[in-house]
Amino acid sequence: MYRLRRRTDLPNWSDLARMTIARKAFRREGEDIRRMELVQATLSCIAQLGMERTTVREIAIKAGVTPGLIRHYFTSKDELVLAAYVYYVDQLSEQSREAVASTVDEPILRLSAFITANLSAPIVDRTNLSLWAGFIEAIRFSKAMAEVHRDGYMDYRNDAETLIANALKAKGRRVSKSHLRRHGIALNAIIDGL
Amino acid sequence: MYRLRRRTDLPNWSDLARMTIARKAFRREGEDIRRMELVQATLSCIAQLGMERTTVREIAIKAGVTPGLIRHYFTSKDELVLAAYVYYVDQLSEQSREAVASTVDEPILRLSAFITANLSAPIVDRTNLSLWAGFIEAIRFSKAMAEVHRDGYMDYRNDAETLIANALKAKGRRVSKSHLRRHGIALNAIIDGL
DNA sequence: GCAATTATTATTCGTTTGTATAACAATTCA
DNA sequence: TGAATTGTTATACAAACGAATAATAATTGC
Repeated sequence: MYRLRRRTDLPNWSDLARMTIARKAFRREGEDIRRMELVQATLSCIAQLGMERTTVREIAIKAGVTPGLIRHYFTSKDELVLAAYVYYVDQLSEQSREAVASTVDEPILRLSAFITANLSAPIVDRTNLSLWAGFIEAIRFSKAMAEVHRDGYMDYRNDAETLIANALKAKGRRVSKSHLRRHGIALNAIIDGL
Repeated sequence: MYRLRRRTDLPNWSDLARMTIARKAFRREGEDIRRMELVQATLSCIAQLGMERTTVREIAIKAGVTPGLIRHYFTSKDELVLAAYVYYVDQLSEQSREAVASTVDEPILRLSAFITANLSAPIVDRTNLSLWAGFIEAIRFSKAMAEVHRDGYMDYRNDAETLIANALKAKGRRVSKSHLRRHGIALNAIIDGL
């Protein structure tokens, strides 16, 4: 609780000048922690409410802070949404690579693990599908987001191509680079479709 | 041009009371035509600007009318967007069926025509992809739009299943209903992915 | 333990949004 | 031809939005 002090805030009735008004309690966090909290609150909002209803105020509520704080860490809402998208893409590719890395070192099993991981939880679940739906339109209208998307897609395809190449090699088959590229694109298309 | 008359609008200076202000010229259209114009302007906006920036005012500009008119034909913006989505879905399925119907009556060629049509223009082009991206999130938050989407998807899958069944029959192969259903779903997934 | 710094809350601002209402004008019908 | 109807424009409005600024309090460094 704190006492009203500012002159401009004083109501006309002098009695009210003594009124106390609750001020939000808060904890002070390190910069990295706060930024991460805000990013995750943003993702949570987009997944739950959709991009259109993801407002600065809503994100602040979800993060347990006041809207003004967001501007202290991000110069605009667009920048926050971009940071959230970067985090989302990184998380997906990290999970995909983890799934492969935690599989025994055998080319075909690894390719299989890659495909399975990209078709099941946690990569494909309600939340991530909602996020995908929320972001997909924004990518069209933001150069920065389109770039992040493109980079993520290329990394993804490269991973797929490497795994396919190793699997084919293990089977004793040789394959040209252009074939590999086509296989990578096809695999991605099928996984995306499902 | 018309003369200012309303008292509340009169500026303080009496001279201005004689000022003439341009009033937008307009043509009177039949109800069906206007509704269609508004629906198409809405689709045009969503494709060009995305769902988020598709405002009542922007739609009105695109349709060459004033925002108020929209409320004369649709009780809310949501209703207009829903009508636009219905039109969009109908158009897609109509084009798909046309492509099949205009092919010689041979089961395998027809299935082939169906697949080709759903992977190339005019069903798959920039505009329709943009519309798809714009609508996909709205479907999650509108019961009515989700229903339209579900119905459209079921019609689409039924068409696919019928074509697949005929193609298999022509090859002299029998197939169970559940297999057919699975084939229909798989075909849809692959087409969507590509 | 006090002054400076800055993370955080509180408040304000100008704009845009969807919608409601009022004014106007083209058409219809007697 | 003129009064009623209604399609259309013009205006108004309250709420919500992103952003900016002001006030406050926790932390830091001396």
